[in-house]
Amino acid sequence: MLNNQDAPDGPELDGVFHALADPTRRAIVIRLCEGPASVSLLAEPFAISLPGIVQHLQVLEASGLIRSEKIGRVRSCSLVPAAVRRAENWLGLRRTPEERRLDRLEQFLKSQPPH
Amino acid sequence: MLNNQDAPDGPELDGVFHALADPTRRAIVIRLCEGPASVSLLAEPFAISLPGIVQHLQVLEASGLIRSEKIGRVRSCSLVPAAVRRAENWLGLRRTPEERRLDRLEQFLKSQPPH
DNA sequence: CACATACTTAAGTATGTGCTTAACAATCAG
DNA sequence: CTGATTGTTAAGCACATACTTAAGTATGTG
Repeated sequence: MLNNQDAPDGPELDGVFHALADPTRRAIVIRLCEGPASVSLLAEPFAISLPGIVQHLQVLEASGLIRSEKIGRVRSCSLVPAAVRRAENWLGLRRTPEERRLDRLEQFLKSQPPH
Repeated sequence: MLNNQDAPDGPELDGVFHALADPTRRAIVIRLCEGPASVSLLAEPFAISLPGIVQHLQVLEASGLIRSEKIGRVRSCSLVPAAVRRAENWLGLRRTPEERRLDRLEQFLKSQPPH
């Protein structure tokens, strides 16, 4: 059972990589690794207007990299680790034949008892 | 000695992730995992004009994901594994505290003797 | 209620992206 | 040299992106 979410390549990656192509959005992702944060807290480090940040957050949320929930008047944003892992995994599959050979060599060396 | 190429985050990633945000370019990267290829060979699977493909290749090369060399009248393109690994590595660093805990648990379980 | 807080919506602008067609090299094969 | 192959350059077009400012909507606080 391999649903679209788990497919190694697919249109979802367009959005994920596009979202990551912007330094402001990458900085937001880095910040969210430490835990959830509100919109204004996320905006604080940047010299960009609040609507500007909100637009970045929309791009991130549309890509699936983050999700958000509004409680009262504050919107709490958090990272979606699965989306990050999917993109990482796609890159992990991109190995040349030489790299695959090196990977196997490394495996072999690690399997040998030390000394 | 940590030069800009090895920096975990940095402007180079803009280009890399932007390059990967397009499905045609990702397909080209996948193809180049198998080994170098000429421009027209790379263009062959797509319903896009040759100049269109060349533009994609320029984006990929500007990002550092591929490099190319012209020999006679054919340009040979090949993947630059280090660039792929850098992007993969950036994503690898994006872990929430819970993920880090799970990683440590996994490490612990693997260190236990079987049975 | 009055006012501040925390966003949200709308509209505009400058620049970038993904493609096209048409015309131009450069190299190689007969 | 002739002509086919392989790629390059230039110009243009439709649409997307990354912002902006100005005005609006909820939701808490004294």
